[in-house]
Amino acid sequence: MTTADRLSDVFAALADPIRRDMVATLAEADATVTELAEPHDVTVQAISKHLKVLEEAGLVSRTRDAQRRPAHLEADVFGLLTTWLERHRRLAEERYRRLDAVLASMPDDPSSTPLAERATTTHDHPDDRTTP
Amino acid sequence: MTTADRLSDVFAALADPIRRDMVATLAEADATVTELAEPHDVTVQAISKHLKVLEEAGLVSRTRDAQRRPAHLEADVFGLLTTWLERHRRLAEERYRRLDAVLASMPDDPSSTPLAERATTTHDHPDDRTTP
DNA sequence: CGTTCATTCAACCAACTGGTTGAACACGAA
DNA sequence: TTCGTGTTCAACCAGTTGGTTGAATGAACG
Repeated sequence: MTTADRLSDVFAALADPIRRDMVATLAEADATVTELAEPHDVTVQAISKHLKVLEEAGLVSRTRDAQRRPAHLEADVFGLLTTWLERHRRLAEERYRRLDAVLASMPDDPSSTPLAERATTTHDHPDDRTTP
Repeated sequence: MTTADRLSDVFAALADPIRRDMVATLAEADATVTELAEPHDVTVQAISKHLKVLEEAGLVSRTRDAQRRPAHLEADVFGLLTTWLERHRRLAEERYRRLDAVLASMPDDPSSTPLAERATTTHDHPDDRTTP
């Protein structure tokens, strides 16, 4: 699976409030399906499905303890998110700095569009790679 | 709208590879719908819809320039994500440290379950608040 | 004016999601 | 073996999503 696909799965998994709540709970301690279900007024089966989504996104792993199957938060995946986030936050910041510079070095030239200036520039930006 | 809802919208918006790509492009420069559509082989209407999703998630704002409506990346929202991410990464780390401590101060006591130890502890954790 | 370009609206469709109920499976205990 | 508990599988349903085509709107330009 490509990094883009994994990112999609992780973001999608965290787009649901119940699932985010489950992650929050698991950040404090491993927990079973029934334990995770208790605070939410949906059936245990629904929680089981949610857990499967988290599992397939790589956010959670399962162990076995007799008939119980405790879930464990796989915190590594947060790194993936942080990387993506950092990259784009950084880009946006650089963009601001660049724009400020342009504005500063431009007294009043009417031939330059104020916003959306040269949008067709050098953006050959494939995105979603495992950091080049 | 509550913080949880906003988080859901942002995560959902970023769960789509095309939309992530659009964000990547916008991180470098503002761009119009047609410009954003060019690299992807879907119709301009589809991109317009994607842009609306990003807009409603607060990730993008629109300006007007004659018949064009350039999109601008609203980088502030990244802060919301970073906050959530940091909080849970931090929790997970603390959990590891705590667990290590427990394991260290426990020579070999058979009455303690190895993993999933006391899952029914103090987790009154409402989650998704605007940082208390 | 009519044309052309950029964008959006509207209706439609297939696929996916989040939920349900009911049945099945997997263990440990009696 | 039977019973109870925890978990999952299967089928189903309503609502959402991501895409399409076709028509409508908005603004510059001849």
